[in-house]
Amino acid sequence: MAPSRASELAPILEQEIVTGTLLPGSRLDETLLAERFNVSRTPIRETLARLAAAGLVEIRPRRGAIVATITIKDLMEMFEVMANLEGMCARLAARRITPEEKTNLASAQNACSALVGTDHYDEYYALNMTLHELIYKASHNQYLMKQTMDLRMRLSPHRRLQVRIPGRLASSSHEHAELVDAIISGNAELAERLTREHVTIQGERFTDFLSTLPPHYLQATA
Amino acid sequence: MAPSRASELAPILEQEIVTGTLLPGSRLDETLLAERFNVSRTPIRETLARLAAAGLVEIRPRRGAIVATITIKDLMEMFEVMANLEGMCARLAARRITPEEKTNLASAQNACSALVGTDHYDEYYALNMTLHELIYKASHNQYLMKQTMDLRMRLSPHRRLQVRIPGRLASSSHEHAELVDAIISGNAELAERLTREHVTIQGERFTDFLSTLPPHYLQATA
DNA sequence: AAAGTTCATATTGTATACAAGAAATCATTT
DNA sequence: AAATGATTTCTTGTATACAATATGAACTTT
Repeated sequence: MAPSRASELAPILEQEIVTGTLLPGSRLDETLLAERFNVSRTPIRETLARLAAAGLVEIRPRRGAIVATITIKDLMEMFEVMANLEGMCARLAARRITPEEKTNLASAQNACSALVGTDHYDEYYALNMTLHELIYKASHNQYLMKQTMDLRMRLSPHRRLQVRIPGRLASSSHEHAELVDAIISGNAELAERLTREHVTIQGERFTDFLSTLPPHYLQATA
Repeated sequence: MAPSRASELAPILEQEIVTGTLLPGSRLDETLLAERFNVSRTPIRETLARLAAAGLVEIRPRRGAIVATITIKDLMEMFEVMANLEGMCARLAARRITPEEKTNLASAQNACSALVGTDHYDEYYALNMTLHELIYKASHNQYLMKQTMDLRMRLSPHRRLQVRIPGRLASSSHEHAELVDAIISGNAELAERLTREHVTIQGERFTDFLSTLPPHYLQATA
């Protein structure tokens, strides 16, 4: 296809937002971006509109665009949905996974667990991502896969808020092992339950509590 | 806020796509749209970009925009996710619904069942929608609610394809009654399971559904 | 000196002009 | 007459110019 400049720019900005190079709340000046990419403001505006629709950018009428900010409440809600989507992936994967996919999943799991006890956190994170994506794929529902990965992307700018709990890596790996077993053995209900528990932060009860709080308790995160 | 023309136009086109005034595959000529709304092509392009990001419009590089077409595979996958999202709404609603919301839900259910046996199909459809939205709201997860309603909107251009099976209205109403009971009595697991079964198109209904599809749904994935 | 108002500046939103690529038409050839 | 190729026309993609609104600074007023 003939790639327009706007469609080339979107992934670049998206990446910078997702990786945290551009922090939530940063102003996205159209003129500056236009100069930086050596294009006019027109494709920049199209790009920003796309990112806004994806939820990564916030466009305030007549007041310019900023990297999307989020409240704690939003974040909790999105994690809750994330747990459910990943749970659905796991459940469907348990029922639909092919023999070849089983092999790939098992080896990804082995590679992951081999890193437990080491200090290769970044590598573990990457492998962890691969493992999860293999599960998404094994659901054999491309729409579901896309939605799940989109939400993951949208959450990623805020992941640094997550606490690094000591020993979390080891227990996470153990949970993965259980989950992979459940999927490979075709236990759909168990796979779903394990995933929900695995992804959910501090238990759903905490979200229950938050959801009952008046809005003004939870203002925007810087 | 000071509404830009583009942000005014998006809902209009969205509505026409959702209601089927603009059918899937229809070309969306920028110049024609610009003349129709008495604006230049610039805001039209922004509008189309937004709708494309929402999945309602398909922009083919250098070849213009059309109302999004969908394959049967896409449709099945989206319905599968829809069943899961609504199931999640029901589960959370069962745990978080307030007394006031219980009252509203019960009366909506009564209004709905009162129409069974009559020929007020459109009215039933509207009330049915209200009932479902009340459940979404009772989940007390606004992000989930938005995602669910977005997907519903995206599916709606294709909803008229659904079969009008004789007696379906009555059995649908019975399922609603069970579901509402489950939510009001706080049975989260049951509410989720009932909803999944309610939304999922399965068995003979699915075959009926397939048989009504126009040929263009059967094309290979674009 | 502080607060409010007014004016200047900068940035967004829209229109128009121009460039590049795709589709359609017409002519030419077999 | 059919098919292929070139030319023309139309549509999209980008740039630039202009209009409208918000932000910030300076000045006046109390």
